Amino acid sequence: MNEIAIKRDGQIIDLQTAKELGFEGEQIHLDNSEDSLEVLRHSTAHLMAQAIKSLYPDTEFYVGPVVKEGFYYDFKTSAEIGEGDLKKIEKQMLSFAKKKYPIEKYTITMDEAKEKFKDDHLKLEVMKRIPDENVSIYKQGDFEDLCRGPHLPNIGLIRYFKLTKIAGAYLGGDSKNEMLTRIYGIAFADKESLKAHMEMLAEAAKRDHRKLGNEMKLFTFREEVGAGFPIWLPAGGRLRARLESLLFKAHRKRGYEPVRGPEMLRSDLWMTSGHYQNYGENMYFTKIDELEFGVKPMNCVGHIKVYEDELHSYRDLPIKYFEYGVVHRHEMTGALHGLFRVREFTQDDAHIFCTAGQIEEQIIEVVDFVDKIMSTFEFDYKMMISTRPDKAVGSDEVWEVSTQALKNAMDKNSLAYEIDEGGGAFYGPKIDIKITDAIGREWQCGTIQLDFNLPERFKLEYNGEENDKIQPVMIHRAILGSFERFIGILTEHYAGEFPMFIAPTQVAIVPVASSHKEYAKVLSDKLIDINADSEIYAKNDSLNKRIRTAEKTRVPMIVVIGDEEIQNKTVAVRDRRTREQYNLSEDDFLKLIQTKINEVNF
RNA sequence: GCCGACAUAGCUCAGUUGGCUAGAGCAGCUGAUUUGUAAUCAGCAGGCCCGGGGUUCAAAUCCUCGUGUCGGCACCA
Repeated sequence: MNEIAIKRDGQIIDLQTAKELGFEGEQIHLDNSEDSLEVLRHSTAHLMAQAIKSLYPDTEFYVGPVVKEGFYYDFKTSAEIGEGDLKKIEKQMLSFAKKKYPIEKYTITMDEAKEKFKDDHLKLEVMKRIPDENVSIYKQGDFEDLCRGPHLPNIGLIRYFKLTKIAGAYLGGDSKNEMLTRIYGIAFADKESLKAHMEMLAEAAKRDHRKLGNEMKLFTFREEVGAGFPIWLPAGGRLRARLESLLFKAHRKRGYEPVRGPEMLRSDLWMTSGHYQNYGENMYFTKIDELEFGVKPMNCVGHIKVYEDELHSYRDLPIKYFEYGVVHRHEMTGALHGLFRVREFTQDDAHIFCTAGQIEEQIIEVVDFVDKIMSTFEFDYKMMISTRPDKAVGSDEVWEVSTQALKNAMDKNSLAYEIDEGGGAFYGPKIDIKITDAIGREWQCGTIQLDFNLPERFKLEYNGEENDKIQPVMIHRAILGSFERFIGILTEHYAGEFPMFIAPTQVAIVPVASSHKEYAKVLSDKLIDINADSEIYAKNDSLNKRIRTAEKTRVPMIVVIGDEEIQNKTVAVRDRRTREQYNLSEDDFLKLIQTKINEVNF
């Protein structure tokens, strides 16, 4: 095994640096451990830079870090580089790697470095951000790069890598700056791991909800309709309706009342709420007889108007309103992505109006609700508390108090969370729920937001025990986040093979011959009675063909019926995954379906 | 919004350096076949080649402006 670096006090130190400083420590070998890949991928980024520099000599380089999905390097060159050039760069990298240049390190002063890279305005930009007096230079062959390391001892160790994508990226991640070219890549210690990684990417592509949504006829988009406006097709409509009705029951059980606010409200209301000032650029406005209206980007103002419809006593709190609220937001064109980012979507939105003393229990109740739903779908998840953003309403004290209240609720119940500084909504801090899907990807869906600001801005109140007027606290929350995004995630999570309780169609009925169609219809009606959707495959095709067609729709259960079944009042069940078949009496079959549908309750 | 790529039948894709009537598979329709667990056979029909403008004797192909999509960046359920 090749030693490539050492670990000392939790820091990875490359051999060049260890030798220079006389350090010793635990050896890191070239394998697929986190530490080893960190070094390997960093050096692969440098090798890529070396190859790019040799192919495009006027290239200037910014930074080339290791990231979760591999590594990248940002650079700028006069040549136009496209996807087709990645192969060429890979080839050049391999030819350099074959030369087995050692990677050498030396240290120079910042002034010397500035002189050395005086023609590279991007490297100068990098140096502006380094406070140190001395900087290190890594050299391989005749390529030199300013870098803090750590690196492999020799580029010959780099063999199993792949450049995956090319894209634009703003210098320093700031959209006010110029745009650079970024190439992403991945590297592993052995061939098999690289292959496995590429297969994982292919698997993810197979699960893409845009592809499956099209194949399974769940939803579509049309150029003439407009970007970001999804069209729900019948199969998607059925899936969505199942989700909606399960969730409706779950809300009622927990004391939520269904309400509905208007799709657009007068602009002066949005000024009162602060949306006009803080969220206006994401809103759509229109005029009705000279009065300006804003199409709602959120449902809170509507629910506030519901709250204001009557006087409330402390005895009534908490009051919980929920709505499958359709919202419109002006997302930037480049942000649109299938069902994950759209311009019109439906939130499973609710607002809880409660006393300050009820905050904690209400938050815990919502967290439990979230847990119930996420575990039903077999999602792991984690929670993240987001604090005050730059653009915000309300005083620092209010923000401090509400942020602390969220933390307290979590801490007291020993719930783990991470902090996202500045990630809150403009009216309050929030707990975001990040779920991890079947192949390990993270998604942001649900959110719990604590709000002292809107109750203040709308002068909301309830009568306290002393008949005094007290301002309630508002909790905004969504569990799925939006039906659009959540269904997109579910589609990828299950690779289109939805479990019975949520599938667009529960059963495919395949009559052997046309004489069995009548019984198929009888069975289908019985299924509707137990709230199961079925589809009869009675087209003029061979039995094999119809079974194949049914299989391809990913329906969870296929039943075949012929003379035998009709005579015995049974069905021949076919499990689409295992291709196994077994017979059930009609009654048992219906009970089975009913159980599978009803076993899920949020 | 920014950088780059792309847009041909309902879907997946061919279409040569600009040149004859733009092709295939699947899906659809018609007919034959009536099938016992992953593609029966034959025939038919499907296209303003994303939209506008231009170059050219000639444009699906080249240029240009839109629209939409994809990969990222930035922004967010």
